[in-house]
Amino acid sequence: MPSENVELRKAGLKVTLPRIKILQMLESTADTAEHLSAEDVYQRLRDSGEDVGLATVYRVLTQFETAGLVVRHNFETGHSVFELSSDDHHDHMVDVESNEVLEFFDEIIEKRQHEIAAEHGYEIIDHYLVLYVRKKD
Amino acid sequence: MPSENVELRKAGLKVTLPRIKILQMLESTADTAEHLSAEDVYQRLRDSGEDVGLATVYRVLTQFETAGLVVRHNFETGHSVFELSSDDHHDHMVDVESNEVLEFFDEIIEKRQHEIAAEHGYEIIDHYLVLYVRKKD
DNA sequence: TTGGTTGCAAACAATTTGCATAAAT
DNA sequence: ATTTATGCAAATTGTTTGCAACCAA
Repeated sequence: MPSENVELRKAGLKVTLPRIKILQMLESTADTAEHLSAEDVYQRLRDSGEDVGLATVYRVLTQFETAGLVVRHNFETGHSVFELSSDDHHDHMVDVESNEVLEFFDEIIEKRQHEIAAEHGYEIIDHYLVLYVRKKD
Repeated sequence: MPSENVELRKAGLKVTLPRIKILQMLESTADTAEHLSAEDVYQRLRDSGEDVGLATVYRVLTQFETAGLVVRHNFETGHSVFELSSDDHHDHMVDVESNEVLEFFDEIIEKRQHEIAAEHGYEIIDHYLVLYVRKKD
């Protein structure tokens, strides 16, 4: 039995074709750091012959988010994008011209964040860093 | 003549009542780290007896953004929030228990961000960093 | 006067929801 | 058989636009 099914069961969701397909779609882009919108997922599924509704894609992605399976980002693009949640943390760089999303991780920044919080008597629970960038000419 | 009028003139915008009121509204919240949505601005203006349209608020805020008077953020919730642009940049630290917002600025992080972008062939247009924190005990 | 500006209503885009049908357990 | 999920269409939310009336220069 494919591992997707286990993930779904653990999340308390019935194992249905749309959910499996959507999960696979996200997994297939996990390595390329490609961030898909609901519309993207919908189009790609239809292109590969699946008969799903856009509403279902939205519903399922939201359920996945609630279950902690995916993370939803609301970058400055006007629509949400989704990525499979992974345990290794990273930040994002958004190319405002192409809407491409790159991931990065920087020790120095991570360390400074903790130092800054500590200086104010706080500890960091979570953080969110996005760089909006443009190709240098 | 109030200074708002000069700002508007410089931006090539006629000095009208809605524009003055909206600008004042933003100025009144400039010291607190409060970010207002278009709807917020609209409601507050109506509450203080002004007869403006929501569409006007959107239009004026967009004009202010184009003129560089305000900055529009599209984070978290899916609706935009606006703040007067100030020349001194800062990031935010949110106390998740009290919901308090602190502002901070860190040279080291700023510098690293530019280096990271440059390493990938990009230049930074904007960035967004929020630390979610809790009081250390 | 006259061209920019407004408020309203209608148009839009992204996302959500109601409901009758269909599929999973 | 029962419960949950689906697809569709209609509803909602946040935002933009067309237009006739209006106001600052």
